[in-house]
Amino acid sequence: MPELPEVETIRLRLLHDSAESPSVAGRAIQGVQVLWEGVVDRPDPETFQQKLVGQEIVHIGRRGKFFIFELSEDWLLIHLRMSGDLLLRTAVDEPAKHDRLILDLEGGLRMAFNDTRKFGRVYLVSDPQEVVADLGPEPLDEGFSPHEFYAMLQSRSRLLKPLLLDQRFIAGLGNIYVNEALYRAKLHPMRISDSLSKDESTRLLAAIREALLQGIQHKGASIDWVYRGGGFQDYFHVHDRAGEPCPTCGETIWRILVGQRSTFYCPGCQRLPEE
DNA sequence: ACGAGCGCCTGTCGGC
DNA sequence: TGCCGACAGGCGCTCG
Repeated sequence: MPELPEVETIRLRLLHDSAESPSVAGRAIQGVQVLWEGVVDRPDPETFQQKLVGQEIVHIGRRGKFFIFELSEDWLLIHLRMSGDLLLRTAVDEPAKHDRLILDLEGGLRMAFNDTRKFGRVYLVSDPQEVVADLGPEPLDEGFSPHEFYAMLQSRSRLLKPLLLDQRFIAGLGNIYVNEALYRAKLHPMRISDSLSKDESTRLLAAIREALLQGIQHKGASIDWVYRGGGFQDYFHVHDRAGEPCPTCGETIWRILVGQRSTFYCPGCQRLPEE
């Protein structure tokens, strides 16, 4: 489940303390099962397992689409990529299909990294910057200003859609939220970044934040055959809605390919300026 | 500094 | 019914 709102939703769920779903924070890791070795990016799977056992989960943070588990000694970073999920189970459960990593925690709780497509990775490091140093700004960071965003857009000459998907430019956006943000900003996905006016740039940042916050509010999106509880898909304006009428102007929503990714937009609301 | 093409995986869906 | 291609919330690589 991979974009910022989905990662944030899972993070809050793992930290939230309730009767049916107790928090993982403050619990020691008592056992580690690497069910598919490819899931461990670093160090090697044996060292990963040995170093992890005995450490306590102090807190879970987030940077872009990465979970950042603060442990008593090291840092565990997790990226879900396309199909990953972090699930809480009880320790007596049998591993489920596509479970790649299982952490058995103090108190009979178990956290499973389930990932159908095997794209997801975990990293055990002494400094999170080893993994996330190149990420762009956090879009929801209040210190990230429209002025700064405008300067960033001006400094590049790229199509908006692939630029916003580039995690080194801005962190946390994926295909759904870029499609939704560009629609809300009324900007064509193939606009060139340094052609945006200051107003358009300010509108775009506001639209990015609006889409992300709506996503978080609805506990993420559940598209796909894997239902994960979120409801943002019911509030998509253009994503996955090719052929349907635009909620604003009634024109038919189009699907095109930009940078090899499905791109949904309204040809009425999101116009390219005349040549 | 760009975008295009492709690989990594498993699964679903629609067309024939 | 089966087969086959397109496609899926991501990202890293090479190439021109």
